[in-house]
Amino acid sequence: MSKGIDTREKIISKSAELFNVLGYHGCSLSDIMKATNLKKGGIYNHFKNKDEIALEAFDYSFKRIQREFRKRLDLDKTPTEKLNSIIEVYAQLASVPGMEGGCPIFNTAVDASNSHPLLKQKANDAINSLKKYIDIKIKEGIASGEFRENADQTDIASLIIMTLEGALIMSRVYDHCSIDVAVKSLKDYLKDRIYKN
Amino acid sequence: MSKGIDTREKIISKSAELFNVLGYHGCSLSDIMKATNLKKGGIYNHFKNKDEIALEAFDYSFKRIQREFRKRLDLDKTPTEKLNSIIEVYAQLASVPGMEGGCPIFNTAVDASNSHPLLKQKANDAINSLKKYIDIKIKEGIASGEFRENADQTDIASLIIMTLEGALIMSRVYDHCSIDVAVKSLKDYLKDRIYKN
DNA sequence: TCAATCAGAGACCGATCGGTCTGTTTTGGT
DNA sequence: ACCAAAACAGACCGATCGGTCTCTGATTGA
Repeated sequence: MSKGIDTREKIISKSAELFNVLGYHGCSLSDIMKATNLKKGGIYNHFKNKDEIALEAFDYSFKRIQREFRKRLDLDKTPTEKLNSIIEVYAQLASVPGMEGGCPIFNTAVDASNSHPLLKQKANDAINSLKKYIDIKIKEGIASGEFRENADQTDIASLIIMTLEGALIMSRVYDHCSIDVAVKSLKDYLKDRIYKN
Repeated sequence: MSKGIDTREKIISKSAELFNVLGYHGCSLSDIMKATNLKKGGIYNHFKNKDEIALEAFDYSFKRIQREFRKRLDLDKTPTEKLNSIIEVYAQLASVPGMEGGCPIFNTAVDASNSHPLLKQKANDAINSLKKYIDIKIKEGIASGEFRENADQTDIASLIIMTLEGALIMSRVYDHCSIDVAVKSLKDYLKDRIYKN
């Protein structure tokens, strides 16, 4: 009974990796077959089509991202530490095993937004979820008195996401250490505009 | 003699549009055939393969971007105005006719960086060129005494690029006005750290 | 105007795509 | 140890992929 579950999970995790590197259209079933050491029958015994694999692979990847954030932020005590950790986890996303292609959310946004409405919707939801997650941390900081009550506080989460995502994609092709620039800039931004002291 | 040239340019411009929306792997020759109202023979009379089309389409798109910048910045007089224009042209890239997919450079970076070394190289070069372009404007501002001489001035160009690119991609799937957030943040950044008064 | 050249249509090609189905092997509960 | 059920292999399918080639119709310079 458990053999099938293991195989299914292997297909999802390996596919998630492939989709993130090659893109939805760039990753074929034979790519997945090679990566999983399975033949067609072994794959389609668990999934009804490629779409289903891609959708589940996205969910898998997004859950991994969420786990990375939670794992790190659970060690933090203050909102300041948590906000700092968000930036650093983000910055090292591409170093997480199996996420070599960068952030699956934005990769999916580019790759499938105009050809795959379900994936686009999932990417949208994921960004929204991430934004709310960061928003909550900021609100906690305000409630605890650590952060200033700023007018544009609703934009901070968006800014963090887009800056780091931009940097992650830039580093896919550009040799220089874009991520460090993004991290430094965001930390300065928070220091100047969010933290009280 | 000129008929062929017109056709060739039509193939490139239409393909550039398609590649930018669908991605390299998501755009097939039959897509190009439909968009150009040509059959295979009409296409392959001008190009030896799909790769050649994609490479020329990238060059075409990048030149369009450069033209957008120059067109706007030629109207400006001071470095402050120019830096401001860079941000605004960037922010409205996806509104330029034929660039509905967002910035071709970063789209290409995501789409082809792991499967198409030549396109990856072109994307790298384009980012570098863009960065140098912005660097020059900053240096001009410093020379003219308008900008402060900051230690991290080399990172400003990178920051502008990655922030706006991140916002552009985010707006591909995310409903909210990400671009405005990026623009506002960058303008604040420049006001705080670059402009003298 | 007419021939030489160029542009384009479209049949054709092998490879590969995603997907189905049947038959064989493996597995796990009894 | 046995057997039903689950897991998997792999042949097979039509569609489409990128690409070639031949032949015709259009263009153009002399």
